[in-house]
Amino acid sequence: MSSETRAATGRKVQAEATRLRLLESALSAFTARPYDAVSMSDIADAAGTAHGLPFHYFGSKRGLYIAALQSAVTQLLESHQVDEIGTPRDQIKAMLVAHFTFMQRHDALAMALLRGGIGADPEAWQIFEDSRLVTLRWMCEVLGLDPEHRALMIMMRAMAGAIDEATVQWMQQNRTISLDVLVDALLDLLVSALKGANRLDAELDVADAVMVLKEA
Amino acid sequence: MSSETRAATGRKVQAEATRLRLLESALSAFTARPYDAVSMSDIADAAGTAHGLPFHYFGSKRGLYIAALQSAVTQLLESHQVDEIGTPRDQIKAMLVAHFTFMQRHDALAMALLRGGIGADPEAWQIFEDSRLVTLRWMCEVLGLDPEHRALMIMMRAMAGAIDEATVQWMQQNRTISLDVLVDALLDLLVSALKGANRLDAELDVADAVMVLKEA
Amino acid sequence: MSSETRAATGRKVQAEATRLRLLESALSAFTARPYDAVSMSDIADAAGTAHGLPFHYFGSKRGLYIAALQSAVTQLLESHQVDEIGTPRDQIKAMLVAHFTFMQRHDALAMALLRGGIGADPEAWQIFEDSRLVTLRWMCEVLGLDPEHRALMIMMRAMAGAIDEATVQWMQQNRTISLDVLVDALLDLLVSALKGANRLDAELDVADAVMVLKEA
Amino acid sequence: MSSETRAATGRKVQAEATRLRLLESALSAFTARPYDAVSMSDIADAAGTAHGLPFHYFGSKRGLYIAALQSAVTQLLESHQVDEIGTPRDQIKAMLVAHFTFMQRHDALAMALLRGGIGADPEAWQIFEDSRLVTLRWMCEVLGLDPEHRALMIMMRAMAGAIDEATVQWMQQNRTISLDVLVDALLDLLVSALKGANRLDAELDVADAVMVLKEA
DNA sequence: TATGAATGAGGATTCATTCAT
DNA sequence: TATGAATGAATCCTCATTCAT
Repeated sequence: MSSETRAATGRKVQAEATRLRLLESALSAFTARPYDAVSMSDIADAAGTAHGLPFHYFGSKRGLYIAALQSAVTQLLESHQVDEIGTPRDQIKAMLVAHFTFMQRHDALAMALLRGGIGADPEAWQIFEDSRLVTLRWMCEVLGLDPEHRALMIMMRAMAGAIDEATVQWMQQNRTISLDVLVDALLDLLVSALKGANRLDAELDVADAVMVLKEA
Repeated sequence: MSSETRAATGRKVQAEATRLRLLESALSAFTARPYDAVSMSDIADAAGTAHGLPFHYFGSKRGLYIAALQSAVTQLLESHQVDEIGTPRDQIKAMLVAHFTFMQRHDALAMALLRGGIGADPEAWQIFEDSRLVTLRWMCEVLGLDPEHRALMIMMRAMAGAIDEATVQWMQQNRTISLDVLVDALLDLLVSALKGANRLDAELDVADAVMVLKEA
Repeated sequence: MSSETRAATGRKVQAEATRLRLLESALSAFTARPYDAVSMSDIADAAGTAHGLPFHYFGSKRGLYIAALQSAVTQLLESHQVDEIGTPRDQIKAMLVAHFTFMQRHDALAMALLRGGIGADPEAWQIFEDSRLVTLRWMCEVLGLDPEHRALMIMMRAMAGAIDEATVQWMQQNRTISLDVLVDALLDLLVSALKGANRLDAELDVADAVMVLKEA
Repeated sequence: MSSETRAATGRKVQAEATRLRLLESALSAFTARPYDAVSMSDIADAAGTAHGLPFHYFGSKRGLYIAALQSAVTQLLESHQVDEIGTPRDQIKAMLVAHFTFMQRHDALAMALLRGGIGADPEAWQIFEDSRLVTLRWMCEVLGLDPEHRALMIMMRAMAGAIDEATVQWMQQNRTISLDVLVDALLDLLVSALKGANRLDAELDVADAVMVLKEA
């Protein structure tokens, strides 16, 4: 490798690091305060760059905002990855535990995501919604259910809302409640939700899914 | 009544009407766009008044914002009022139906409230949270449960999240799902939530509440 | 007139005066420097107002620019007004003398208008073009010619170019040349231009116009 | 020639080509939009180079601007070169035809030059003025007249203005008018202009020049 | 009570320019 | 010669707020 190439590589690496620093500063700022209360200068200052640099990389305030949101959502989804071994119940339980753990570890981000505080505008909301959908679809798949089914979807969404609120409360109660038991309770709630879906549409067969969700 | 008094009265009535018009315009604007994207001029224009008038009545942009939010929340809580006759199950069911109906009738407001879009800052969020608490406490009271209990609260909050999400989905599916059946499904979910609370804290006695929630 | 009405009138008068001051400052700035070299703050400062006021009145920098240009062009056209007595030659001569005199009296504006320096963008240029057209059409009318005729128009435009350049040179030579004689020379040029138009299109009859332009 | 030398030569050729590409992009941009509306990045992008390169070659935005303007004016003047055979009338006619033809072939440039749109600042304007002076002096020389004479100069400038406007109109009318006849008409105008110069200053002898301009 | 002129702070954005590589 | 990351000054524009009338 010539010294020129190495040098060029060094610059690119440096640049990428700067870009990441901006992204982190932005995420931190946007989770702490509403969009309009965050100024680009705040972010640049926090990242230790000139005011103009975020524009160089992200084009506009909005571009940076969306990029930061995307990165946060990506991190969340990655945290959901669990081993594909074990029963469906085990897999979902593992995912929920990972979810709670991730949220606890990034609480400012968590509160912003869970309360929609980060998503004042439609595009941002959509990004968040998409990530929720990914998770819901994964759950359906694990349970052998059709994620496009309307009655199922409304109850699964209700479950997502329940999980989010439980997360917020659990965090606010400083984890005084056992995560393991809480997740078990939520799995029971899920069983009820599936039965409710069947109630909304008798043709929807949830028997198998309910069965695999039962505790051993 | 002298003509002077009558005139003065007329002015007061006129003034109150103007104030209300401002409040409505504000609510409409704040539910449609985030706080900072709404200008006082927008609101004044929409209400057909001079730019200075909202300041006369509400002191500041924030004052108007809080007033508008309060008024929205008040309307929502008033819609929850139901007859105190019938079983607890009937009362809660009636409240939920009223809730869904109110939301459907004010959909911009509903989406804003349910998604927290209206509440970018802590004080605003608090107002919304308070209204939720009022509803949850009323439910606990009807069910003969202690609303201060932590394990109960976390599951009741989870239920609130479930209801909110179900509301959004139901509205987005254009009420193709029977409201009556949906509310029944949510009541079943509530039963599960109470059992979950008992799981989180074995000392919490939910047997009576579960009993009265069972369908006839 | 009630004191209230008088007061309100006073404010409106005051406001109109402020608006005019802004317009004058703008015209002065835009004629002295190119568009982008003029800042709104410059103009506001020169007019002795806050930076935000020009936006209140004219919406944007461009709005102010166009308004200023319009006002300049209007002044120029008003200066062209001459008595409708005398022969066509006398009328046109009077207009040209008025034109030169106006230009001499507003030399910064004149140089900007004549050199197109004021009109960097199409809309601005159009405004200037329109004013030229008004003048050319008036000349055609006085001479009994059809201003829509293409061959005539090209030569009349050429005359307009000649007059503009002559104006610039005359001003730069500090009027050492007799205005009266210069205008006579330009009228002779106009006669040639009309004959040239006839050359371009033999069907165009310029005999009468040429006759009335001859000196007594 | 060593391969090293050849390589170096190749690089120089390459470099010169890049420089030219930048100059062309610049000319194209500056004729299409006003100075401040053109960014160095635009030009670099259009030329397919890095943003820093124009600075390497031309030092500053202004340097590039002046260089581009110079190159345009040089092209125009080169197009005016005509054979020095034939009568003065023939030579001037040939030059004018070449002028119109050049303009027609580079219409964006033409409009910018003719309308002064390219020359927002004094130095730029001077470059353009110089090129006009060169042409006017050449005409005086061909006609055996003294280009420093003030009365003559004002009328020659008027002619230049007439020619420019005629050019613009001719181009806008899509050359529906015969170029040959138009140039003849302008030559007649030139005769009138010379007579007018004599009118402004009786001591100026234009008889010979007028004679050679008459058509055979 | 109601108007709207006037203020001025605040912030997004652009862009010429530099320079390490 | 060529790149493009980084800088930071400059400026348009918005808007809450005040206040004379």
